[in-house]
Amino acid sequence: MAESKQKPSEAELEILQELWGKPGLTVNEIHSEMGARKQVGYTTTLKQTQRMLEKNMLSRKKVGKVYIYFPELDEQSTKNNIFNRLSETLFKGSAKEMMMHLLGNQETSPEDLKELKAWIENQEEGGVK
Amino acid sequence: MAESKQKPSEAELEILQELWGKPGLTVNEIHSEMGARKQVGYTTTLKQTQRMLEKNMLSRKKVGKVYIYFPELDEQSTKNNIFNRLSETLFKGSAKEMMMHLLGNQETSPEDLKELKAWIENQEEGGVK
DNA sequence: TGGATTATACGACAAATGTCGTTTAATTGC
DNA sequence: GCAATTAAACGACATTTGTCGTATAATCCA
Repeated sequence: MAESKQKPSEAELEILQELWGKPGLTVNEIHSEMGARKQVGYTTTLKQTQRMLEKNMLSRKKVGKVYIYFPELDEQSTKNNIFNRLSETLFKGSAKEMMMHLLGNQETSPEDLKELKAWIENQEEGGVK
Repeated sequence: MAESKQKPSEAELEILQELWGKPGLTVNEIHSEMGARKQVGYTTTLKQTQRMLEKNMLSRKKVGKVYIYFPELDEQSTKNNIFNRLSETLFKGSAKEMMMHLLGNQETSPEDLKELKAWIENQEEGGVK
């Protein structure tokens, strides 16, 4: 699993997203699954997976007559990289400030806040160190 | 202030970041301020501001012999857009999940967690909604 | 007053991105 | 066997990005 400095583009992330959720999909499946949200031609998705293969963001295995794909980028670190870069660019590197922004955002409902608080509390007690 | 669907690129965000912090900088100042983190030629920064001007991401005013620039994209909504898109792409649209990821991230120190919890609590009581 | 300095304006480029259409190779049901 | 369907491979393009170098215009100063 490559942990490189690779910076997947938006379209690439969508594909990775599918594969992280269900490793071993065919291009067709990836395309369909995304179809709901993303609406592009099949060859477009195919081309993307092809490029990602070259960049080693994906790997594939031939099963019967088709190829099934696997993500070669680690989900956690990839996401972390993205947020780190973002916090760097938009919040002078302060993860906390970024968080505050997120929390103040309308997308976070009161229920979510409650759950998050619970999560933090849980984290604190269980938090060994 | 345009609130459009514009999606500033990374380099553009860096410039916006400077101008959100201090509206009315000259290209030279923007360039110097960024210089610390970003290391590119002056004309590169100049070109970026020029393009951003065309895209109406910035506006400028002539003061004496030089131009000073102002951000034309709202800071809050621009950041929100970015996160919304990200949560959409990487967390099936769940802001909460995105948050959890962030919180579980090594970038968030125990102190930050404590502060965040306090912030949430404060939010809850005052949260008239 | 003419050269040095400064702020801009322009135009170029290579690489990366997002999208497809067209071909070719297999596979499969009649 | 052969036409229809499915998967893959390629090659093209228009844009967008990130980076500069060069050319101009406006100032300043020795």
